[in-house]
Amino acid sequence: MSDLVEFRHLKYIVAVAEAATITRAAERLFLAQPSLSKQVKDFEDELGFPIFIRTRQGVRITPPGQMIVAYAQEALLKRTKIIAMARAVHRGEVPPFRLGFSSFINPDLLQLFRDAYARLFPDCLIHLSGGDPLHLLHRLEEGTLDGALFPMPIDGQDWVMQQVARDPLVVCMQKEDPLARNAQVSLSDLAERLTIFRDPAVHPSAHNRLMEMLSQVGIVPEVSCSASTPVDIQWMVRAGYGVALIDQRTPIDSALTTRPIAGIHWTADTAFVHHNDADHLALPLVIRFAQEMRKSMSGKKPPLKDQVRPVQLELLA
Amino acid sequence: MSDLVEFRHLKYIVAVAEAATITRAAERLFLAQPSLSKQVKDFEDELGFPIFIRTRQGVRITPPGQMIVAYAQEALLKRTKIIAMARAVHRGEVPPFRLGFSSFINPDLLQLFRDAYARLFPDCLIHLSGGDPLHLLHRLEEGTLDGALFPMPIDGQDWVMQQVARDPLVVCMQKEDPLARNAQVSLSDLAERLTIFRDPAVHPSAHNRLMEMLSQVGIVPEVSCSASTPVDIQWMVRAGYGVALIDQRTPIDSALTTRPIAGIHWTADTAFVHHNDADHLALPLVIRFAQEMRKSMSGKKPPLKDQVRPVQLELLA
DNA sequence: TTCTTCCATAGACAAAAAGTATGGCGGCAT
DNA sequence: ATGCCGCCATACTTTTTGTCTATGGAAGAA
Repeated sequence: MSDLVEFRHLKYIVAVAEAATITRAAERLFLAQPSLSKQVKDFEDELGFPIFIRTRQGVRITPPGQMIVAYAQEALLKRTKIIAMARAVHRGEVPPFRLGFSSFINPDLLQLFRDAYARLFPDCLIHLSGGDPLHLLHRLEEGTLDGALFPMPIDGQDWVMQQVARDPLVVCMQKEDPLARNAQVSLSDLAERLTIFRDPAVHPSAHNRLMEMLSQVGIVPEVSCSASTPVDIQWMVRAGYGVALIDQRTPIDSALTTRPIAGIHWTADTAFVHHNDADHLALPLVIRFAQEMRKSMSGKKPPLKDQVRPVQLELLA
Repeated sequence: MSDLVEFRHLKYIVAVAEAATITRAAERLFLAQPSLSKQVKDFEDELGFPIFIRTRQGVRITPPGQMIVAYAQEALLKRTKIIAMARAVHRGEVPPFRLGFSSFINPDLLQLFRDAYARLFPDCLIHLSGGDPLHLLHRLEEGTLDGALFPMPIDGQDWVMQQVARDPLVVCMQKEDPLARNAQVSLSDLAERLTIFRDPAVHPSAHNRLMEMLSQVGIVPEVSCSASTPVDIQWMVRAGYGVALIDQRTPIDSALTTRPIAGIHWTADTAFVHHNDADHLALPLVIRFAQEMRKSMSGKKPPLKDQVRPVQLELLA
C-alpha cells in the first residue's frame, strides 16, 4: 500500500514545495535534477495522485499534495526529535520528571501516570511531591516542578492543562449510617448531613465551585469541619462528624461506604497541568500520554454504583 | 543526522519487537534472516545505541529502544492514515465539514478555523450553522454536525472539547457614557449599571458561571434585559438600557466602546467541541489544529500579572 | 555429545537510487 | 521571428545498497 513511501520522499517533496522548482530543490539537496524528478514521480505514482502540477516556471502544489507536504514537514521534525530524545535516554541524560500531585486525586491515576512514564521513558525517574494545589502551582511557576496532577478547576492563565479523569462525586458515610440502607442519598438528606469538606484554603476555586453546585440544588451547607487530605476527611466521617463528598474512586476506610446522590451527576475532574514555559525533555510525550488518558477515560464511563476499594498505593519505588 | 533512518527500518524493528526474535520476524516479513539482522544493525549504528539486546533465546528490547519502537508503531500508522486521507481528498470524497458556532464567539476565530481548514483540506467545503449551544449540542449528538465552536463552560460527558481562545471580558457602553471617561470601570459602577445579559436559556451553564463570578465580587445583578446575540446586546446598550459584559474581541458598533473592569481579569473562553463518537474524515487533523490554536493563543497572552488572579471559566462544568 | 535454535559475518547478485547526456517546450529579449 | 534561457522529462550508465545463500559460533536441550 504505502510501503514504498520513505522519509527520503518526504524530504524531497518538502524541498520541492519550498523551492517551487524541482531544479532549485535538487541543488539544495545536492542532487541531480533528473534524480529528484524521478523520485517525486515515483512517489506520486505510489500515492495515486500528483503532488505537484508542472508548469514552465516550476511546480505548483495540488490540494492533496498540500496535505502530504504538511504531513511530511511534521513527520520529519518528529523523527529527529524522537531520535534525539531516545539518544538522551540512552545516555542517561533525562533528568527526573518532577511531578506534583494533590492528595485528593485518585491514586490509581498517579499509578497510571507512573506506569505510562516508565513505558515511555524506561529507567527514567519520577520525583513525586504531594501538596495542595496552590503550593504546587507556585512550584510549577518557579520551575521546581515539571508538571502536576490535581482537581479542576484551576485558576490562572499561565497553565496548560489537560483533563485526565472524571469520576462521580459520591457521599461518604459510615457503613452503619441509616443513609447507607438506601442505594442513593436524597438531596434533602444530604443537605442535613453534609458538614465535612476539603479545607477551602487548600484549593479555593474547587471549593467555590462545589459551593456553587450545592447552592444550585438549594443546599447551603454549614462548613463545620474541613480537612486537608481525603484520609482526614474519612477520619472525620468515621468519628461521626457527618458525611462528606468524595471522588468515587478514592480508596476508603473499611468502616466506611459510599452512595450516589439521587438525581445528581456531579463529578470530580482531574487535570494534568504544566507551566507554559516548562520544557522538560519528556514533556511533549507526557502531554500526549495525558491526551490518551482523557480519551480512554471518556470511552468507558464509570457505572454509577459504589464499590469499596481499599487500595493502598506505594508512593515511591 | 537521522537521514538514514527510513520507514523500512521502523517497520522492521516493530516486527522484531513483536516477534521477539529476528529469525521469526524475518519470516513474518518474508525476508532472509541475515538481511533483517543487517538492517537492524545499520539502524542501531545510525542511532548510536542498541535497540535490542541479543540473547540466545532471541532479543530483548532496551529502554531507549522501547521509545523508538513505540514511535515507530505510531509513525507507521500515521503514514498510512494520512495517505488514505489525501487520496480521499484527491477523489473528492471528503464530505463537507459541518461546523456549528455560537453567535457569541469571536468572528476572527471562525475565520481562523475556516482558513486552517482550507489549508489542511484544500477544496473541501465547510457547512456552517449558527445557533445556540444547547441546540448545537443536540445536533452534535444526533450526528448532524461534525464539530462546533462555542463559549465555555460546556455541560455533559459525551463531548471532547479543546479550548481554542481566551479573551478578556470587558464592559460595553455608549461612547458618551460617563463611565467611558475613565480607563477602567470600578466594580461599584459595574454593579449599578450592569443590566444586559445573554439570554440565560441560550447557554445556562455559561450564564450560571457568570452569575457566580459576579456574586464572588459582591454583585448580584438584576437581569432586566437579555438577548440572544451580541448584536442584540449592543443594540440594547445603544438604546440606553444599561451596560453589558462582552468578549473584548467582539466587533462593536461605532457608537459604543469598551472598558476593562478595575482589578478583575475575567475571560471569555471558546472551545472546539465534538461528540465522542464523531468520525468525520477530517476530524483528527481538525483536532490537532485546534490544539495549535490553543498553543498560539497561550503564547501571546494578555500582559496581566498583578495581585488579582484572573478567574478562569472552568474547562468542564 | 549431538542436535537445535538463535544471531552474525561474508560474498554474490539484484534492485534501486543517483548521475550524465539530451531533448522538448514555452517565455523573453534581441 | 529567432536564438537563448530555464524548466522538466526521458534514456541510459554508474554506484550504492538491500537482499540472498552459505556458513560459523554460541548456548541450551535431549
